[in-house]
Amino acid sequence: MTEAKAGRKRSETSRQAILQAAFALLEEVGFDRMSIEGVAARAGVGKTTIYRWWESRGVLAVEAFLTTVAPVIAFHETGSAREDMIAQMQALADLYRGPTGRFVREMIGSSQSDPAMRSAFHDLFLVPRREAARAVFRRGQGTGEFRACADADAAIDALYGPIYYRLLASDAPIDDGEVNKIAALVMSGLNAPG
Amino acid sequence: MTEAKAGRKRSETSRQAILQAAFALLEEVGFDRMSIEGVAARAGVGKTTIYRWWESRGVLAVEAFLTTVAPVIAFHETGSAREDMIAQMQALADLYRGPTGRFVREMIGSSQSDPAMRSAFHDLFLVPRREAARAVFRRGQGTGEFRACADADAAIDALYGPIYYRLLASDAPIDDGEVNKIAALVMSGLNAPG
Amino acid sequence: MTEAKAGRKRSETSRQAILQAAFALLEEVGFDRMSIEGVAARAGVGKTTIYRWWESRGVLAVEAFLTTVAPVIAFHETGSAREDMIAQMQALADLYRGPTGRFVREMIGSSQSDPAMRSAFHDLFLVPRREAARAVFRRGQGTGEFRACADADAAIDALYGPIYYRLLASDAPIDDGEVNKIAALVMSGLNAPG
Amino acid sequence: MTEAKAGRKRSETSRQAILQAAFALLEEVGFDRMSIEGVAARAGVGKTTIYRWWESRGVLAVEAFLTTVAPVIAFHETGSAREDMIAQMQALADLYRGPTGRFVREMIGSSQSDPAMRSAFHDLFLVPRREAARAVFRRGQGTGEFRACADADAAIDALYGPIYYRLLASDAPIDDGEVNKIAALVMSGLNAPG
DNA sequence: GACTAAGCGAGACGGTACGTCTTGTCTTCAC
DNA sequence: GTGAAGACAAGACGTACCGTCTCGCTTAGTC
Repeated sequence: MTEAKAGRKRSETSRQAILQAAFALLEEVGFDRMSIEGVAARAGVGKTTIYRWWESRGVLAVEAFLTTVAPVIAFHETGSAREDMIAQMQALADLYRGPTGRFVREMIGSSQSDPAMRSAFHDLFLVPRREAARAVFRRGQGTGEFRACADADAAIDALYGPIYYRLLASDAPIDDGEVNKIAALVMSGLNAPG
Repeated sequence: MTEAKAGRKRSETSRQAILQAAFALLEEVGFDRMSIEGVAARAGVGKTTIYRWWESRGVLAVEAFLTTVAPVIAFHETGSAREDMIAQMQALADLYRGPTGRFVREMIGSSQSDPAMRSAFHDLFLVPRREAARAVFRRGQGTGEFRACADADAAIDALYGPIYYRLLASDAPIDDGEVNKIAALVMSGLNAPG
Repeated sequence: MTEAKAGRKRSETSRQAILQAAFALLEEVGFDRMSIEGVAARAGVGKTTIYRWWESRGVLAVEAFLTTVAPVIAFHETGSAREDMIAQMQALADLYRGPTGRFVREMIGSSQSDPAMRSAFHDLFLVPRREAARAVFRRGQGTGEFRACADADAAIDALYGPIYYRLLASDAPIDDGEVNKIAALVMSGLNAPG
Repeated sequence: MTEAKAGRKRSETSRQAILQAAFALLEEVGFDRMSIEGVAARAGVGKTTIYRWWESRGVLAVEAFLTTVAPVIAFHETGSAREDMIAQMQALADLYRGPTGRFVREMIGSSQSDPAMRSAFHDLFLVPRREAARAVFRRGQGTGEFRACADADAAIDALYGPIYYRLLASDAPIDDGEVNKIAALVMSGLNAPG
């Protein structure tokens, strides 16, 4: 009601052009060399328009990434929470072995010096996935597949943390076998006692 | 035999001045704003000297970090491998809650766009620590504290991965309680069967 | 019609600051050590602004020189073209014995490796002066003081060439006596016969 | 007699290699971009050796130029001093229309900011030529072809100055016709009176 | 024949400046 | 009052040379 509204409206065309240009550069040269200058030139847009609407280069990149790489990981319920969880881990590892892995690495990497980017990536990308994982985990606790007393966050971190560690810092592979090993190991600690 | 030997020798004085200046900037302004220009000026050194001896800004930063923050985590053997391992995790988490945490975050973060930096950090910082962890783990397997059939890398990743994940991507804390929860969870899957 | 007109206008303030800084450096350290970096710093201006508007360091120097050392050599008509011409030569020689001489030497000297600078100095400094000389010469031909058939350019070069030669290459002086000798010599070949 | 003489002698091989490399660069990239570093590299010589024996880059260039472009202009005596003089001017103009012209332009040009270079070029290149011209002129005065009272330096400057002026500063040509015009003009003022 | 002294190549060093790129801001005109 | 265009101050980039300074080797004399 009380919003002032004089003047020209934000241009949807420009918004889209910017996001597409940003994603294109993200793909072609990586986040590190994706400059605002470059995005503006490629989108046929003034730099001001970018500065006006995005808090930082990093936030723009996150948004461009999310817009284009639709973050949907479809989820199959098989009845077994344990198996759903492993399937989800495999799907994630698989995704990260492809081009998305590079984006995620760059996003998390560059986030370390851009708090706004870190929040954006965390809230918009990581949290939803974690929620999905948490839901499966809770279901498993409900069905008795997982100990009721287990800490969901600790469990999820123990399962997923290694994937991110390998993505970001280690040269160890993240193939199906490795994921299985980790899952088996941790889940044997999560089993409801005999 | 055929070693080249002509020409002036590398200046140890300059080397040290550069590493110290780099570390000082790392502390004061962070890796992101640690410029080679700045290091050179502060060290009283020509930029060429830096470019001559370090492959990239990132590698310089890693070396500066390692030189100054002596990477020794003293290790106490208490008899129980399980308890030694938890103590090591606690020590690491504690270290990462302090200023070193910021360095490590920045190192891993910036590594994502600098492969040489990534190798340097991995080989010189992460690997030695992992070796120490692996040694304890093997000892535990020897004593029967941990299942003999467990995969050491999977186990270590399940224990340490969460710490790095929280450091880099999550807003969850890494306090003693959390570390304990993860350790307990994973180790209950590692226990030699009754 | 199709003139582009978007964007910020060129800053007159910066333009002036640059020219003044350039001239100051020209005076203080000479063209050879007048760096673009130095001009920018002194003018409180980004280097880009200089590169945007001046083709080369040399062209900037020429413009700075011309802007500051107003190129007006007032001309007195005494009735005798011959005497006006000699007066003009004396005035030029006198000017070149002072600080301006150093500028002109440096301009012509550095022009040899900067074609744009050469054109600029030629067109903006030398040509106007030559035009003035040519005008006097023609007047002298009109009044019968100089042979009608004489080639103006050859005559002017014979009169002025020696001054530049001495300025640039010789250690012979360019004082009133010498100028008079040259003028007398050449003009005796220019006299209208009988 | 009293010179100390222990130690190794100056290497003639290096001296020649340096002069040849310098001349080669002079030809290929011009004086402006002939660096001492480049000469040393091309000659397979340490920079120190160059700095030890040559006062400046400019002096080296002059010496390289003189060593290679043998400065001999053979002189024909035809009996007529006047004609010999014109022939000499034509020969010089002709020479300056070729590659030597570029060298001479660059030498005189760069001399403006290197007094040692200026002296070297003046003494070793210009003076000998001027002496030759002076000799012809004096002969002409002896034979009565030129006025006995004429000032040799003024006359020579009036004749040659224009050639250098055109070489260095003007866009007027220096062809046979132009040289003839100047010669005719000046010499008509030098004629012994009827 | 050993000693001493320079000359020499190589190449590291502290610097200065280069010309380019990007940052985030500011200004102008068009819509 | 948004948006494209683009100028602006700032400052880092990585490179090229500068002139100086070790190095260890070679080449002469001089003792």
